[in-house]
Amino acid sequence: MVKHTGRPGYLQIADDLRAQIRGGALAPGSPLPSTAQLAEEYDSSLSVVKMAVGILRNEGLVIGQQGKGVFVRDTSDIPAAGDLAGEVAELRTAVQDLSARLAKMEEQLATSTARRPSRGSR
Amino acid sequence: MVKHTGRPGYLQIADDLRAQIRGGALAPGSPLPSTAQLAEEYDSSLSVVKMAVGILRNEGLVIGQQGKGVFVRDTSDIPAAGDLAGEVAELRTAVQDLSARLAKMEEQLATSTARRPSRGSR
DNA sequence: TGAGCCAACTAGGTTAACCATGTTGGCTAC
DNA sequence: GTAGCCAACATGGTTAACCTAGTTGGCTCA
Repeated sequence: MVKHTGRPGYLQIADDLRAQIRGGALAPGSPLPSTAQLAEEYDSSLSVVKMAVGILRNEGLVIGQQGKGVFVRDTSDIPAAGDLAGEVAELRTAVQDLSARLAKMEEQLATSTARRPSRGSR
Repeated sequence: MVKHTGRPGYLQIADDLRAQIRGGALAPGSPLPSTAQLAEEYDSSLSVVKMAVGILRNEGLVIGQQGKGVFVRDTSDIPAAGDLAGEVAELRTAVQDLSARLAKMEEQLATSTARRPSRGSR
């Protein structure tokens, strides 16, 4: 399936999956085929598929959930390409959320470690 | 060199190189150490270094020239949008990483402080 | 001296294998 | 029937090895 063009296989697979996502063939929330299935489908190796999925993951198009699968991110969550303002806004809310959760955890940790000191292993 | 944080090594190396570039330690146009040197420097494997460099290449921060080396892209070559996009991408991966780690810790705290029903949910 | 060859080094792509970790569903024992 | 165990399967990270292809510098030979 892959090849002819000289473009690396992992980029071709990433392109194809990206097109399927943007085209709606892979609906938001739906899972991608497993890496093993994709490897067979594209007649490639697991490593190449993992690299391709890693690209999409890095782009924020999909979200990998260990043990479950890789799922197409909700389109409403996907900032339009080039919409940097949207991405920044999204990141800002994400950071605020993280800050709140972290503060909450720190408080819990402070009270729990007072009673039950934890080990220092890293 | 790498490790301690739970953050994958290839991301740590990418972060470090990115910081060196943004900080000016690696001047525009100057070459990065070879992958073999980086692997030794970070006490990691060639594959991990190649993945890290691939990330920076994907972000447009560096340009790999086969047979010659990997060079820091001239900042003037990077359009403002591209620069911002790179930073946004960087922030997004950082936020996703933080979110995942925080969620993991929250779950651990929930099970350790409350009861531990553990295995029931599916 | 100059042309050509060649070894060494570089990035990049691919494959295979291994391990860690998480989820799921089925099986078993109580 | 339910709780617990466990195998199967999932993603994710790492390593090693092999290959292709481009660059460079030194060496040899005419």
